[in-house]
Amino acid sequence: MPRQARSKATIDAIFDATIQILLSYGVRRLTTTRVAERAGVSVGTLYQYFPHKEALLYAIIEHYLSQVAEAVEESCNQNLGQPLAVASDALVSAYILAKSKDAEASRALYTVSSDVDVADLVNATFKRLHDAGGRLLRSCPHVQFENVDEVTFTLMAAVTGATRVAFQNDAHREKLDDFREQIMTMCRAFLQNAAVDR
Amino acid sequence: MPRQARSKATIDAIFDATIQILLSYGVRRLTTTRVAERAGVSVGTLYQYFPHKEALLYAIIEHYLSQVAEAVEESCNQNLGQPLAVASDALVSAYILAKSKDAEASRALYTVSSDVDVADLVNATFKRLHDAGGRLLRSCPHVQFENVDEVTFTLMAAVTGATRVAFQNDAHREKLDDFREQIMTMCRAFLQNAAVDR
Amino acid sequence: MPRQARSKATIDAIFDATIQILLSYGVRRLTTTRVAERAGVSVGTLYQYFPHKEALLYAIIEHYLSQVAEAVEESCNQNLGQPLAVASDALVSAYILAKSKDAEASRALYTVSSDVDVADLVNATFKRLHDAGGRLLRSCPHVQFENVDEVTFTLMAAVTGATRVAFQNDAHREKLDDFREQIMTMCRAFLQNAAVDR
Amino acid sequence: MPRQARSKATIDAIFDATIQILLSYGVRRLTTTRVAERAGVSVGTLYQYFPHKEALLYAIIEHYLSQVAEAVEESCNQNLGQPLAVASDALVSAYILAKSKDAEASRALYTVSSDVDVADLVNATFKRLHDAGGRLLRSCPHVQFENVDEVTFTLMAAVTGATRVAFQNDAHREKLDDFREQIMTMCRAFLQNAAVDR
DNA sequence: GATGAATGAGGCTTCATTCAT
DNA sequence: CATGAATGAAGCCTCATTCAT
Repeated sequence: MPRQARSKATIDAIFDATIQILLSYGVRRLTTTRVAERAGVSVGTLYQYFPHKEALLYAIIEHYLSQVAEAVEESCNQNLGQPLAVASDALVSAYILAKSKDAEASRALYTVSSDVDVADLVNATFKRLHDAGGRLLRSCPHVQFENVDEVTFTLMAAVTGATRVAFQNDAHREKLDDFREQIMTMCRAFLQNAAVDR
Repeated sequence: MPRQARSKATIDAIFDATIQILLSYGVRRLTTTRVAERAGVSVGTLYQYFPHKEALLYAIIEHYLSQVAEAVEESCNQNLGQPLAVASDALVSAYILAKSKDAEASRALYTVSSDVDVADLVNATFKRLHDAGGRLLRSCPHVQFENVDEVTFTLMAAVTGATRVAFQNDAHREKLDDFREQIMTMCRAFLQNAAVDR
Repeated sequence: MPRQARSKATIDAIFDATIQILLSYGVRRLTTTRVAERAGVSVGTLYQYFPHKEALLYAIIEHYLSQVAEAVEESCNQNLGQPLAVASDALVSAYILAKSKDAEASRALYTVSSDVDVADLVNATFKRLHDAGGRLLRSCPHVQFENVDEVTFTLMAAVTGATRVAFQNDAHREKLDDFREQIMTMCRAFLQNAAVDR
Repeated sequence: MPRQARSKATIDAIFDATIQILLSYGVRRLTTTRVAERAGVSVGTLYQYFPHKEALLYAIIEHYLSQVAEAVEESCNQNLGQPLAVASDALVSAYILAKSKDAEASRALYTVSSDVDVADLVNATFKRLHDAGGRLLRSCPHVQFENVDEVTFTLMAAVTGATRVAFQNDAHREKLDDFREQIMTMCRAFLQNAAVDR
């Protein structure tokens, strides 16, 4: 097994272990020793890959956030020039799909996000989504928005925020499909309402 | 200074200190000693009011959340029977206003709200909002919704979630008024779209 | 109620409370606050009677130990000149009776005796018993002992030590009467064996 | 130094430190930090071997008590079938010898033994002694006892209780040899008196 | 490189004691 | 005198991090 691949495998194992422990023990009990143990490596090894605990947490959040950002960006790019309704649906859909792909991880990471100092990372990722969404909206034919930035911000805030609520709400964890439909409706309605013909 | 008042003052000081420390140090550095110190009391005193750190966090979150929930409930009750658009605006407005009243505290408490220990409280409060919102929607004349619960959930998730994003987003903290307008628009659009005449 | 009597009543209440708490919570949870509360007085009042917690514990142990010592001394004095067997029985009987009088307190105090610095008190009390016993043995007609001190020491050590074991042994707490008979037999046999005619 | 041996050495050091602190500071001042310090390890290390303070105390008491119990059991087994006097002497002798082997430790541990947390252990050990003694007495030729259990209990209570008193009594610590002789005499006398021919 | 025992700073909590009311 | 809220030293324990093997 080549070095690179082994590294990757170890890091994946560590990430997985982290998520699992987060889910079953909670942030408070997330210790480096426990993570290492669950990942099947020694603490020493863990520290070879991540200089601090915080670095591990940062890395794992970055990993998941960037996956989501990429998915959304890609979807946005592929739907440039589409009619507003289509674009809107694509955007919302891509986001929720990306989050749902590893729903457990998403749930788990929401609980850490306030513990580590990832505000910057979150803000940066949000900006990526915001930018991608803005480009998409601007590309829609026949329509334009009075102040795209505000609209885009609100759109993305609603999608990401509502999704968080849905994931963290015990009662709704099962109804994600319904939720997606609703949010799509909401965004479509919002955008159509905010748009003016051009 | 009569006993009751002194108690109240002490608890307020502790709450304030907690918020401040949350804002300047973060959850990870929120220690009972630090809170007591900042509040100008001894740790012992803190522990006379709250049996453990968790109880303090619970109490403070409960305090702020219930204020918000009350404000929203009241607004909902006062707008029962109003046209959909009015009702929607009242609901959204009440929520964001309540949150903005003590914006710093809101920002601070978002960082604690993902804590396992208060998850139930957060869920319970969300339920209060959900119920109040549901009653309001059901009371609107001339309209009805195919599945009110889904609609209400999505509405509240979007409002609360988006507000969280707005509060936590460094870039947007100043533009809360614009944000409120936008969210109001969004919710109105969503509800009108989801409603069917009756 | 005259001052003296009120004092006495308070101190009694405090002693009782201490014993009860010892019995139901254990030494570790014996706090001055709890004692005061159970005794129906404030901590401040408790501290008016006893300068430290240790003073309280010392006083209560002293109280019970001296009761026992007095009872034994009195019994010894009243049996001076009696035949060995009678004297022996009287001694043993007096000790166990005194301990049994407030069996709960005895049990409770055994658990504190190593916590407070009462070694001197215990030694001193043991000396009182030892002396009283020695005088009694020396007074017995027709017999004498080669080295009375050794004999007396062993006698008293056996009686007091065995009684402690009996009180602390969960299984035997009910059978104290049988135990007393047995110990009486043992002591009689020992003394008769150790005695030489004169 | 192989791992096992180092572990053993560490545990021994911790045990020794505990005994020493017990002797020089008393139970009340026995803190985990102090033990670790005296043992030349860090608190963390102490907690790697013992999950809490209670576990340490339990372990150390268990260690010493089981040594004593084993010694007594062995002596009892080796003297099965011996005449009463021989059996009695062997039993008493074995117990006191075992206690004397590490007299300091014995003295120290008496101060812990009334702790609630180890009460069960003490009772259980007493039962081992009781059982071994009972078997021994039953095996003696030509004699039997009306109720062996009562006799055995009293015998063991007297031996263990009196030994405790002797160890804890400042004045007698030097005269253990005399004490042993006396206790042997006492037990022999008791048993011969309690026995009936068969 | 990998390991995991050892470290010790620092967090939470208790409780003896004081002192203003 | 009595009260009991306030104090803060000190105890227990955890866990991120290091480093000898």
